[in-house]
Amino acid sequence: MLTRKTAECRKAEIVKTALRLADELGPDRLTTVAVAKAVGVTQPGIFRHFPTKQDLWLAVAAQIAQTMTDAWEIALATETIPQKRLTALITVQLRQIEAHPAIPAILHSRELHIENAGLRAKFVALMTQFQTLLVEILTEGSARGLFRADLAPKDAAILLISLVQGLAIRWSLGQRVFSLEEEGSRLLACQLDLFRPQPASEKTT
Amino acid sequence: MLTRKTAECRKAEIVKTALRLADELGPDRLTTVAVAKAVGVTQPGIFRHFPTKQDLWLAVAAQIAQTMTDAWEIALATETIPQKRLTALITVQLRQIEAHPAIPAILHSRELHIENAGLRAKFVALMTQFQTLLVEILTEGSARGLFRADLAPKDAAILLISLVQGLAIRWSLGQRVFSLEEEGSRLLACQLDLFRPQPASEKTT
DNA sequence: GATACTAGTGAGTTATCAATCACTAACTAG
DNA sequence: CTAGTTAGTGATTGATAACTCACTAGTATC
Repeated sequence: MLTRKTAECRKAEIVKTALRLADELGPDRLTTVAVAKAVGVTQPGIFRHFPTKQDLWLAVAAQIAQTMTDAWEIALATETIPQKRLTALITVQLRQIEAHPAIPAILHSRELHIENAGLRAKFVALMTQFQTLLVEILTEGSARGLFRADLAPKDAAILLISLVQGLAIRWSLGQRVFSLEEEGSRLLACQLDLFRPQPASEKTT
Repeated sequence: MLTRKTAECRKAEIVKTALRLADELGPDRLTTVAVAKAVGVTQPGIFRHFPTKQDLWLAVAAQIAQTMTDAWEIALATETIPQKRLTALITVQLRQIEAHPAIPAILHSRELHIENAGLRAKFVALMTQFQTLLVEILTEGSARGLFRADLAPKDAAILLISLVQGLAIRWSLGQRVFSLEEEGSRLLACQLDLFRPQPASEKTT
């Protein structure tokens, strides 16, 4: 019973399945056999659409990047107040990780670190882009006096990104017993609270 | 030319080498062949000392746990002021990661997540232990009025741990171009500064 | 309804993995 | 000096990895 699909459709299906299986099997143990079986195609069928496994990984990264940047754009278009923009962006990331839990593991995979320089480059670019967005918002917030004057936007951005990544580790190590988005929102509120300007009665030298 | 060593000595050598190679090759691509070659023994020689590869991993985890808890103890014995104790503990972690960069990757490995429940348990226990230490110090500091009253020690501890883990990702993704300890200390100072009580001129409702 | 195109297959290759086993040779206690 | 113990080896095994290639069968067009 042969169900033949267009290359484009099948490609997307393979990428989606690979991303799912990367979580279930671990990025470095993801095999073409596993992907093929899950998709419902023979193993060589994968290689019709992706010349090598590395190319499949690049396609996975491209898909992640697309989904994320789209979600960022929507978040930024929706919110205008700096604090809310930050919250919206971080929430997007938490949801992305919850939907595709393989992402943090991919960041630590050998595939990315040793075998596939292109994959690493894509994720570095993505993270840099995200950090830039945060810094911009924080800078604007600082200018408006919404954050403590002594808070360097760049450092604050790193603290926020770390919050997401640190939480993701706790989440996966603890076998995902809590809601990433809920716990993340709570901690984010906590951190943003620390960013708020002090009541300012006296200026410190 | 046969260099025969005592089992104890060889075991330690294998564990040490495995931890180093786990970084170079990635935890999930660490092979017994690679370990054996690096140690200078034949591949089956590994299995004389560790019945399975999983047992080797457990020994690696035990070694990490031992090194860490020892370093924590020294740090706590050295410092008495809460802020300094926190700094000392975090610095220990940064140094550990710098010395054994495989650690963050192991936390995301399939070996830990799927194949070796014992390994996971060991790391969960280790992280819990560290978190408890931080919470204790933060609680004491709060009681002494060294930290903002509205700062929950448990949340603060998570923020600090996240700082380390988030930084570790940036460090390895960026191919380790900056000093983890330096950058970490800077950010930690930044975060601890946010923890400081506000000048307190007026109480917020 | 013949032709060109291409998604997908089946059988295979080469390489590498963890683990086993019969065996050897270095150390150690009597 | 001898006998028991044990660290380490060489050869091998069964599983599984990515990838190739000659081929088949759907699909769309003229």
